[in-house]
Amino acid sequence: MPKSARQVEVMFRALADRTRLRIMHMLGGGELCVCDIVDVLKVPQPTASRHLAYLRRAGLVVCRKQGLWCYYRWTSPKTAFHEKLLESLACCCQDVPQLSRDSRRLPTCKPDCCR
Amino acid sequence: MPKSARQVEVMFRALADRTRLRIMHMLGGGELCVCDIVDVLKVPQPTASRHLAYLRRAGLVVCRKQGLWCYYRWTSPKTAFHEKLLESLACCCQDVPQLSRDSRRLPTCKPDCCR
DNA sequence: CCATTACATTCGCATATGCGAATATAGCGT
DNA sequence: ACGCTATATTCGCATATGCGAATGTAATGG
Repeated sequence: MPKSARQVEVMFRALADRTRLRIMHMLGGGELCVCDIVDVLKVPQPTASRHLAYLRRAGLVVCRKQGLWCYYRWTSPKTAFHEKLLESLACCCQDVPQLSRDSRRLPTCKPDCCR
Repeated sequence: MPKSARQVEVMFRALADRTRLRIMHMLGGGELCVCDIVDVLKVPQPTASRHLAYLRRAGLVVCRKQGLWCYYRWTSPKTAFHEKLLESLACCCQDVPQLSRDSRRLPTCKPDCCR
């Protein structure tokens, strides 16, 4: 079975957790460093790092080290599936109020965020 | 937290399993009875029923009893998220060859299925 | 070199999940 | 009533997963 086949399952599984869903939704507005994520989620830093590692292994995010900080952002999708998945993420905040609240606490939050 | 919030996680989790992903993809072509699903997946009937129950609880499928048979089909989406999720499902067969193979074994398979 | 800051990983434990096997239910035909 | 077929549920077990706590690493500044 091809690697991309496993990838579909892994991506769905990665989004099947509240904390990771929140992180992914936050990153929809642009890249963020781990400490921003920790501040908004109000979870222990190791917890955030663990979930970020999970998302990294799933191929959903990449990170860019700059000095002491590590900036995470969405991986740019290479498959139609990945692209649709990100689109579905953008709709989530209509159903999960917590996601909109997270976004509004972000420095990168724009007025049109979450409609 | 609203019921719909939980629903997002539950739907992602429901698709994070190979067997359930295969069932959902098969149902994309129209309703099927459990025995059709068992035949194509080549898994024990209780396994198929268990995963169908999981998909039912997640709100992704509904069933219609007709005599001895039980026909399953996609729940018609009531949220934008649900709709996008189904669209992402339709793309999966490009990445997971097994999904296309499943579809071709179906009585409901159309020539344009999976492109 | 040492302290601090930002982040990552490991460990132990509780819970969730998937599976095979066995059993139960439910609707037909005779 | 009886048996057959289609489907559902339960049980026991192995594995996966999430979490908090502790520890490790890496880059920067003094």
